[in-house]
Amino acid sequence: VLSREEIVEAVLSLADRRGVEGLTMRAVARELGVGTMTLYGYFASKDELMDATVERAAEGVRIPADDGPWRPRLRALFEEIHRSLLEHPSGVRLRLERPMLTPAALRTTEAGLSILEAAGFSRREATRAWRALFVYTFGHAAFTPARVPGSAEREWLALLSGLPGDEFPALTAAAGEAVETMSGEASYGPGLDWLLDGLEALLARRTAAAEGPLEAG
Amino acid sequence: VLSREEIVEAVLSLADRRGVEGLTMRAVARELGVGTMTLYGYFASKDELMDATVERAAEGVRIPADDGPWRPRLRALFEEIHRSLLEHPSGVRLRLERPMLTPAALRTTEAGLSILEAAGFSRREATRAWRALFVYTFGHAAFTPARVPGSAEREWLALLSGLPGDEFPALTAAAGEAVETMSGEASYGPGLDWLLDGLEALLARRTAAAEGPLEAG
DNA sequence: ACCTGAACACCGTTCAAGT
DNA sequence: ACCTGAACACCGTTCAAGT
Repeated sequence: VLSREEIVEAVLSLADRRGVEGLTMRAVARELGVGTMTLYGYFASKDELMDATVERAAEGVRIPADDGPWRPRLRALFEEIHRSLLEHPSGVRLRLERPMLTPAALRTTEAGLSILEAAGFSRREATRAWRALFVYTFGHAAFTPARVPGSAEREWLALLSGLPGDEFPALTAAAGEAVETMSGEASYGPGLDWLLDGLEALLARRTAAAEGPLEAG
Repeated sequence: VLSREEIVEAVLSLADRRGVEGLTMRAVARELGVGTMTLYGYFASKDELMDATVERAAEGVRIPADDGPWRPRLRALFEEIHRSLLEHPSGVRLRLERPMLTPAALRTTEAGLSILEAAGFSRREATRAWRALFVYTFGHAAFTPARVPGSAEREWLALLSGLPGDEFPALTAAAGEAVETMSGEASYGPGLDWLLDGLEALLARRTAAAEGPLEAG
């Protein structure tokens, strides 16, 4: 009557409702109405169950169609990864330090590398570009405070505005914008575009050098 | 005979040697040769002790001198933050989701915002730029696998090279570069430069518009 | 004032036992 | 074959008691 799928689904639902701290084997079992030890008949350990859950969430990332210029394609791919991370915020925590080298997670890597190499980046440049975009996107999700109904934001604003103005002139003046940027999701796009600007400039430099090698020397 | 300083020092040393998983109140007390409950005479909770430790580590970030052009200054500041995060890798984990709004941590924010505003960015642009650079830098540290003596890397290489080539053509071809980029520290610099490229382009666009408004229209 | 062992309510997991 | 309660070795922290 029970299955790995069903257990993973329960973990996802529990994670979205209660966050990653509430993710205990006892809580998952209670959610399903079974004994705690039943779970160990389907997964060897909690780590294995969490990996399966992250893998399940990674399957929800839709790979954009492979036509059109590289920049909007890459942008769409990362906006989609970003959206998927917002959908299951706890998932980010489960991917820290240990790389997820599973098919669903690697689908996005394959898509990204293929876009970058088709655009003309070398293999080394493509992997570094992927890494930069990945780290920025996952870092943004990991370092965005958990959903709070605004009371925390008022606290931060009070704290920042209340700093000694002679020691923190820029920060006290920008307190409002800082809190907004820290907690809002509007802050993802700009950084993504700046990274893409840098990649585009790298490509433009190489194209210019290839077309006019004498000028490049 | 004991002090908050001494306890924090013990946590830092324990974290560097054993990682963040080994950071238990019992282990910290054993390290100091005192009873576990003694620690609660100096810190109200484990969270408070961990915050104090992160604050202590943040004090180790040296703010670069405030002269010279904005880009190398900002670059030096983030290279220094990056270095400090490598020095105490566990610290990154302790800063997840909960922002550290303490004097030592905010010193770096103040320095960054002041560089950006002096360069000519608006307050909103400056906070977004700071956020992007912060998220990239901390994300890089958080998503770099813990120090492993190379055996893990060989495992990853085998795993990536062994993927089905028809489904993962770009990834299997770039397996070597991917593993290198994933585990090496050489991957921090390029992303930082791409972000700075984007910021520089933004500034250049505005300067051009201000100097020749007719051409910008 | 400063320190601390025992105890409580948790946790992941092993083991032996149920059907 | 599938499920599970009891028990073990942990955790952070409360409490009452030591000096």
